[in-house]
Amino acid sequence: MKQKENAPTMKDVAREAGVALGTVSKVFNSIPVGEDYRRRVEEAAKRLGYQVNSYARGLKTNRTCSAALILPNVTDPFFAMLAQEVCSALAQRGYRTILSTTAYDPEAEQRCIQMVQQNKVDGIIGLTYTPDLDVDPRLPYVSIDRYFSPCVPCVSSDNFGGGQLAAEKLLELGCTRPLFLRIGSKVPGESDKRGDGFESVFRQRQMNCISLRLNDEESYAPFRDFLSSRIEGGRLAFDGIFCVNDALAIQIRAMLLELGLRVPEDVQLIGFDGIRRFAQDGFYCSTIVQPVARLAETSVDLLLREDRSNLPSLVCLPVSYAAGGTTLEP
Amino acid sequence: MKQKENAPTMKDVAREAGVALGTVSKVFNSIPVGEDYRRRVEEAAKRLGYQVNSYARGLKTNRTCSAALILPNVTDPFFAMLAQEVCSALAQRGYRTILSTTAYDPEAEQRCIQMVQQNKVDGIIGLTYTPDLDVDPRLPYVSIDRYFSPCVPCVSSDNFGGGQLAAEKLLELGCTRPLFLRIGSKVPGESDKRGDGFESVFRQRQMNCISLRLNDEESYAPFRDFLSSRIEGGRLAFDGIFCVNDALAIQIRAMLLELGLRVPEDVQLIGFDGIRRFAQDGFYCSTIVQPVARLAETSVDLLLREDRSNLPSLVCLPVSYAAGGTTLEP
DNA sequence: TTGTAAGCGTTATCAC
DNA sequence: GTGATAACGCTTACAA
Repeated sequence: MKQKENAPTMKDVAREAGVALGTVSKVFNSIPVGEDYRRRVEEAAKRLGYQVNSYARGLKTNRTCSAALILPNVTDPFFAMLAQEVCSALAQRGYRTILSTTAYDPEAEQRCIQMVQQNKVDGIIGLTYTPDLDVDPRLPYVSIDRYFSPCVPCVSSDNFGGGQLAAEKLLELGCTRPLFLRIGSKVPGESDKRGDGFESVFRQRQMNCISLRLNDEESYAPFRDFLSSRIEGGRLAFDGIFCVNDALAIQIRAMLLELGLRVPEDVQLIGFDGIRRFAQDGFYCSTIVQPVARLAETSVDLLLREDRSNLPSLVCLPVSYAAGGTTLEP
Repeated sequence: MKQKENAPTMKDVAREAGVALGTVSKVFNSIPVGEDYRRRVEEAAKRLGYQVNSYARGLKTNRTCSAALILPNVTDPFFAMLAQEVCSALAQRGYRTILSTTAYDPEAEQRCIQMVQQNKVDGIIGLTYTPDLDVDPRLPYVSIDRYFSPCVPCVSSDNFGGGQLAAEKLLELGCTRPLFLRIGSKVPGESDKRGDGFESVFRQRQMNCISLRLNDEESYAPFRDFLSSRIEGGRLAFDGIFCVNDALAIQIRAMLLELGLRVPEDVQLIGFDGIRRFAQDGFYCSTIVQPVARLAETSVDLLLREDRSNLPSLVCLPVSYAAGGTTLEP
């Protein structure tokens, strides 16, 4: 229980090197020190296998070089990519990642924040579904995909632009009877703009665009009912479907096939996210790809920014389109 | 230097509650204290929004309530599941998870360990590919899927048993011409036993079993060459293939289809791991399912065990078979 | 330049 | 039971 196999401390190093404690500290903080001393300290440290205790250091400096990442889970491919990239981006800056998963549970989300604040991290990057999260304003917080307030920076993909892009692509590919499908949390989030962007393109062209938006629904059944009710003479009322994310697009494709419709010949399908099975694989479906690495880097950038007086409240990053077999590419 | 913005400390709480510092500490450590005092302290703490600083506590107690998890990445579905479960298991015990990803780079792996030791975590759970990792023997370490030495507990699935199970299943399903396919690191690991178990079943029955094992190969091309060279008159020399993991099984299936062979009609295929696209989805292929949650729980158990004098050096957890469309189920 | 000493927020050991 | 007080390992004025 008690790991009293005392690890060497700075004091030990100082004694071993025959210098003062402060000198050792200076060496480990890259503060100029006599070349002779430096070598002696470094050698002594290596001999003893000394490592600075960053908690003791943090206690003194109020910086712990660690940040928390809060996600619903890490198994959904998009969250997995995000975790991966955030973790790398933080590591690149010499920061550790404390990972917390919440399973979409507001209580767990709040508990995470609590826990993490207690742990005196230097900041939090959170992708959460609680609208009124109680987070210490002294602690840097960056939100992904959910806007809280002007003083909490939110990083997201250009969801609106992505929706537009999907619409333009479908138009380009010859679709004239569009449909937007959405399922997800009823808590408003940036991703709601995907449908808005999609619809705006058709509205602008005075084309009709149908939408079906489901909140906190357990199953995809309503989509099936809706779709099958819109089939007449073996022909679907829509020829281009935009799904709020790839997970839904995959389900819808399977559903359409079951209903006797061919994808992409009868209906073209575009998802959102850009998930893959393995990093080297192709996409599951034609999709609007989120720039996950840039999302992560931007979040980390904002989180670790020294000057916190002038932070943007919302940063949108450009998305791109990728064909993935559910559209009729020329 | 002295930020007045600083979070309240025990001293503040003590002053606010009109008690001594030590009393406050006792309250927060569930050490018996007068009911009257306890209430006063708790109220004062709530009023001030006080949270114990666990780094300061850790400095004193040598326990930080956090453990490190080292994985190659968190995007491969199996690693993602593992990360998820380890993170939950640790959280359940009141431990934080520090996540480090290494991209299979031995240097990164060593760097992680270094970093993490510096951070004075209470232990490390690692799935690594460096045979001679240099880890402080004072720090509890649990290895997943790789055996290091008797004093470093290793947790893995019953890989040998899983291989046997795959063989028995294929036999049961009528296969008589088995093949084992493997690709991966040349560093020996527990997962090597999958093929051994598979082969042992056929050896015991004095049946022939062919194996193709690739080390650190970049591409799957050698498999394609091998397979196409074993087709005669449109018929493959094998009717049951066991792949070392699902990722490979998925590739092999695609390859077989391209070669004009039907799965499972002409060739049956079993993978290993039990990965899915989303938690609610089915498996990609028929597979030997690893008990990921139990793997995680066992690792955490072993890591946090108080009495470290009598730890097992290898724990194998039972796997199970699941049909996933690449076998001809009765 | 180098050494010294005063904390950082907690816990733990004592007298009381 | 309560309340000073000494660590814990480190940084950082400040003194030498």
